[in-house]
Amino acid sequence: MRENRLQVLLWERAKQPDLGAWSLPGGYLEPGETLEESIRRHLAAKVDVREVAHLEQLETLSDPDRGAREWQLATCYLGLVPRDLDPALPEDTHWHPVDELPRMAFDHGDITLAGRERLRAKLSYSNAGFALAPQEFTLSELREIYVAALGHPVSATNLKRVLLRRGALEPTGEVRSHGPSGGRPAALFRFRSRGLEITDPFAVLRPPR
Amino acid sequence: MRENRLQVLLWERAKQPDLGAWSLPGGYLEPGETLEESIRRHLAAKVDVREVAHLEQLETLSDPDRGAREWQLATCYLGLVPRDLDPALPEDTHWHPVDELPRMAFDHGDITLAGRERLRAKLSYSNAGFALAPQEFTLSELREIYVAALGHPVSATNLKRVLLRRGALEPTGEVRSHGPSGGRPAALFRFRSRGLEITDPFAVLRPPR
DNA sequence: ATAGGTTTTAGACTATCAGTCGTAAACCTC
DNA sequence: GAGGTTTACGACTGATAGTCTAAAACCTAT
Repeated sequence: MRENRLQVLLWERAKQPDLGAWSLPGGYLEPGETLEESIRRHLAAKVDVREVAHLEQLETLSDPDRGAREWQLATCYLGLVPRDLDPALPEDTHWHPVDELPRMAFDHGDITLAGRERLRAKLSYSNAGFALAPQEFTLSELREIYVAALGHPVSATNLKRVLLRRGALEPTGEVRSHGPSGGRPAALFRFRSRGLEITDPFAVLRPPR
Repeated sequence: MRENRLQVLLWERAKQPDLGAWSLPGGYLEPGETLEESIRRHLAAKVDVREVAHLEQLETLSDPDRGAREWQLATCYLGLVPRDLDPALPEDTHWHPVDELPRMAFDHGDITLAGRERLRAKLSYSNAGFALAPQEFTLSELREIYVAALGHPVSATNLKRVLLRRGALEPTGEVRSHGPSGGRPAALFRFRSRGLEITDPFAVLRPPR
């Protein structure tokens, strides 16, 4: 979440092929490391993103025609960076709104959309919001995050009720006033857990009591 | 579904390491093929399973210690074979109940359980049942399949109501009597589609009308 | 200080859907 | 035809999501 929109971190290619197109961060797997270790290493080295709140594997692509020979196999990961973190970025790296992508290198546009879809799904049946939201937040702020990520209106009443019943959210007891223009101060909340927890995967045909 | 239980196809290793342990079917990726083409080729060649109703990627494992050097990377797939298909199997290959696994080779036990979990989740928010059920079936038969796959009781009333409302099921108009012991003949149903369709991924916080 | 505007919060009401149960329907065997 | 078995149907209840209204708590301007 940057500037109240869902954004993805991209870097601009300085070499052929696809010079000038924008690319997802990543790199090669080194001997002796796992895929997750590898993507964390590349993120830290290339774009200084060391604090990824959530990282999960998306899919392994294997089309022989998807690029150069050594790129046939690529395992994609979805990583989420909370809204209040602002990692230092090199010159060629920027955040881009997911629904206004620039010219993307190779199949990275498709991969980005796949990541967005995974995020949408996870938000609905897990506490994945913790990985986008700051430590503490008002319900209105959380609602803005869900609206941006889901792409449709979200009722603040329902959001609060659902997340509270799930036990995903808890009030901090504090309130926060907003500068000029007034309004009742909003209660602050935090996510009870900062690890991914599936809350209701089997909404239908759940086991009887 | 075999003998009214959820079973997985395994073959017995005839070589070290893990001689005598049971292993998931699979093999190496050849140059120029995709992962899905590869797993279909290996299934057809090794265990004569040519009719997989549904095949989806599970996860790519990458632990450097998960086996021999050339096995560090393995992409796992979940394949579902309908209950009425009975592929010819070679000597060393058998179906095994998923909740009574034999001694498994390497990490194949964990992979099997991961596949089972994925199946459980998919059954609840998609029409994945079509890949386990025969072409036509009674509601009782379908209920047996769901019970075996989900591992908990399922109400036939709710199953029918939910799948009909989703539009996943349709009555064939036929009925089928069961041999001796009587009982009202059961109406036959079929799945309206034989391709995977996500039916209700965003059960919560769905867009308002 | 008070009035008016703004934002958040809480509760009531309604609609939808899942879980349970009882009863009728349709078949079998004796 | 009686009794047993399985399936089908509908009513009832409970839980949850969507909507709406009013009150609470703050700001600014007069």
